Amino acid sequence: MTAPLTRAARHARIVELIRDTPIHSQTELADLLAGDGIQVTQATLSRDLKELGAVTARGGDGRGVYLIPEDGHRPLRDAEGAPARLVRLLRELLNGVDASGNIAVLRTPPGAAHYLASALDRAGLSEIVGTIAGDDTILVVAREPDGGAALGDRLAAWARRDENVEGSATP
Amino acid sequence: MTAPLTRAARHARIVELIRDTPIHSQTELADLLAGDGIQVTQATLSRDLKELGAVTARGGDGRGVYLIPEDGHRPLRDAEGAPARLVRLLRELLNGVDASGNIAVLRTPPGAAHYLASALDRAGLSEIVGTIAGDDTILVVAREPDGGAALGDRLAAWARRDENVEGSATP
DNA sequence: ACCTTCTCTGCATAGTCATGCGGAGGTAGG
DNA sequence: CCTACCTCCGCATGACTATGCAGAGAAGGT
Repeated sequence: MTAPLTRAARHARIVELIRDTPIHSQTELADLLAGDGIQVTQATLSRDLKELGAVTARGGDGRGVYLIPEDGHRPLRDAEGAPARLVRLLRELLNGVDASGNIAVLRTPPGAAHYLASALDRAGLSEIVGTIAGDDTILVVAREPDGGAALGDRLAAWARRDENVEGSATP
Repeated sequence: MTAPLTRAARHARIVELIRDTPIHSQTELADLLAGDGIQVTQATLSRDLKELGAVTARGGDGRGVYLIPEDGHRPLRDAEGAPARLVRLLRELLNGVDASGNIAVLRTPPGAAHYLASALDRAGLSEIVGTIAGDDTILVVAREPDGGAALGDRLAAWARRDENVEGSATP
């Protein structure tokens, strides 16, 4: 970190501002930050907002409003499941994979965790005992005591390829 | 409605596509629709997405992904309340007001209802017994049996002016 | 101390989205 | 039938956002 204090402080301030004030553009946000003595360009804010997982809601006033998802907010809900669809979703929403013991930890864009977790549940994979989704993190419980890493790898592999859609649940 | 069938069908198809496939741009969506025999321009899709209340999530893959909030999804949660903040939020998020009996019905941009409702709850207005928020609609229960309209008018007035921040709860 | 490597940021620009304007088509009233 | 009015849409353009590139500064290894 080049500017440990500045950067963290800026992010905190951005979150605060977005919560307290409806922000419509990154330029507007830059102006507000400048009022706090924090001088950054729009390009940096674009990166900051991506990192913070800001969401743009299209409102009635015309322009979008930035919002920051916080805890268990899923902007989407599932309807029906299909393994092909799961692969598509994995390819787009799976940001990272880690594992420990029988747990695979999946990272998603903020707010998309429930969405992906729901797709995982409905895919009916026998290796998956269950899932718990936060905002941008999914804990996937594998059936085998040591199966977290393997499961994570498998999902990551699906996320990489655009074929190889196995029928659901082949133990 | 000039094209009652076409337009409604297009909207339905758009929602379907956004749920099943991660869409990154309106142009991409236009291509997919074209595959279904629906030919529209990006401009029309911009209007459609606004109307459908689509939300853009900034993900890890770089570009944003369109999502459509469905039922009780609030992209934000409240932290602390201040009446000045309530007024700001009303100004930006209050799309419309209606009333019936002791109920005031507020309309917000899709997905913002819980956000605004939470702010209303925390504002501690004595006239408000409670709120129930859906996706883009808030039912505010007024204390008086006939107070819905008055409450709605008051909130609408706050949404229009940028001052007049009364201290919380002045019965 | 120097070099390597990493993260972070600004600049400039490509990519994407929103919107004023005008036209097409439909409906209601005269 | 004709006119007035409405909604919807495409076109063109302005507004906004994302990103490749390069430079600055810090951390760690030799």
